[in-house]
Amino acid sequence: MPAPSAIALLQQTSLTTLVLREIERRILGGELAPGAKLNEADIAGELQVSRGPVREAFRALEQAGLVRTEKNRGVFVRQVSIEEADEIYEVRAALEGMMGRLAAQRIRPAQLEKMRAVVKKMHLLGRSRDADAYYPLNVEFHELLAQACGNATLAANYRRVVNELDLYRRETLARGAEHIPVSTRDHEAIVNAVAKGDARLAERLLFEHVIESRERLHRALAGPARAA
Amino acid sequence: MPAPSAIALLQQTSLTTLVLREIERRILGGELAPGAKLNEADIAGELQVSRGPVREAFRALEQAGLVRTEKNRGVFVRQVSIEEADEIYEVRAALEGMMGRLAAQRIRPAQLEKMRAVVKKMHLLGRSRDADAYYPLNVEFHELLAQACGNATLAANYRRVVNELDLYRRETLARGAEHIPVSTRDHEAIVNAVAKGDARLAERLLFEHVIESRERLHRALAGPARAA
DNA sequence: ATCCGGTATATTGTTGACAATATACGATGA
DNA sequence: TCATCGTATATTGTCAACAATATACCGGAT
Repeated sequence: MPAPSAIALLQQTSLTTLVLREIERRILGGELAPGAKLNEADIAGELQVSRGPVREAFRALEQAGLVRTEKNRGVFVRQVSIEEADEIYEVRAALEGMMGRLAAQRIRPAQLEKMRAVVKKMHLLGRSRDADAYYPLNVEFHELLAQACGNATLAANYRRVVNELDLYRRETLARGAEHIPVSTRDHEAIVNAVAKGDARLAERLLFEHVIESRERLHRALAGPARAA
Repeated sequence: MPAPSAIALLQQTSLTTLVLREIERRILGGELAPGAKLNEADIAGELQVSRGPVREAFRALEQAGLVRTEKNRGVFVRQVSIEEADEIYEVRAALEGMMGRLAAQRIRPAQLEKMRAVVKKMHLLGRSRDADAYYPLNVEFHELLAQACGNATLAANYRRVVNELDLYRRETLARGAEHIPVSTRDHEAIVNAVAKGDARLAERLLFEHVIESRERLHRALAGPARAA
């Protein structure tokens, strides 16, 4: 007898959802680079489904901002221009500022502990400038904040926006630009503000944190290419 | 020879898009009430297309937050609970605060004029408390702000969120709750802040304006039903 | 009368085939 | 050699049929 969760899975999961999750995974995992073409028949064959579910998944991914569709030409992994990235950063700043404001009011002790643990790990990385090790910690930090804000809708909006920015990040990396880890001080200050319950401060710090991220990216692009 | 715009339309418009727009129109126009079931075959027959494009449109509408899908049971116009509405209002407050901040820095004279004209029309309605006449003006006011902020991504996010709130509004109206027009003073203060280029003030006013909207709605629901 | 089980029907999920469009290739001419 | 046109191929857009699931109905038993 299958576990109850398996039953629920079968009741709720359609092939479309499965295909959707798989393509999403490939895009966010970097398996599919921005600009890459998604061939209906290929994907259908690979996942052993017909083209119908694949096409339905495409429409969902399009709304999610992960792919772009050109009629009679196909769908492509979305390429985020620097101008779009700038706009998205402003949206993210607004959302994440709000997340900070709410988290300061609503965060639970266990969640606060997790955030502190992540900041501590960042500390341990020290000045090594190891961007590859730093990046996932940074993602986790902000994800914890999303959970702590106590607003699932806000968190969902945040995640979508971050995914779009990830597409941009991936492209700039592909073009050879280095991404500099944020100073750990930023995150410490944010955690402290949230811990104190200082909503206004947490909001301001996160807002500025995001805007600074944008400017760091600009400088990285304007500067020299990656020092191989 | 057809106009160039007609060519572009045919090149870009698929049946899926057409169906998508039509269903969207019916939902936002109130033709399809929250909770209503969308029958694939019926819609396909009505629009003279097969079920394929209809299903694709459904997936897009789902991501847009306008419908909910239950596997093997169908898709329904989304019903936004009061708890969800509260969450969405917080997202809207963050986005619209940002819109105000940016509009104060970037609005163009012609856009400012349009906003002033709308506020003037609101004034003319006076204390008539005619919610039906007031509502579209209110929508236009905020839409103009979305255009004036100079960030198309932010504006698009705002519109999606507002659409979701519209579903909630429609349901409460259906349940007999009255919606009270916002004081025109709010909008005047906002326009003045934007006109002055006072980004901080515009942001704060809009943020509070949205949060107050939420609380007005709460009071309206807690209070007596519509005086028929 | 009500509850239970089984069957019939309606609706969704999925598939494969056909039509339309765009792309790639090669032939033809200057 | 290069450009251009036409054809062949690949790919997407659309459709109709089939399978699977859920719902509604009805008969029988308690």
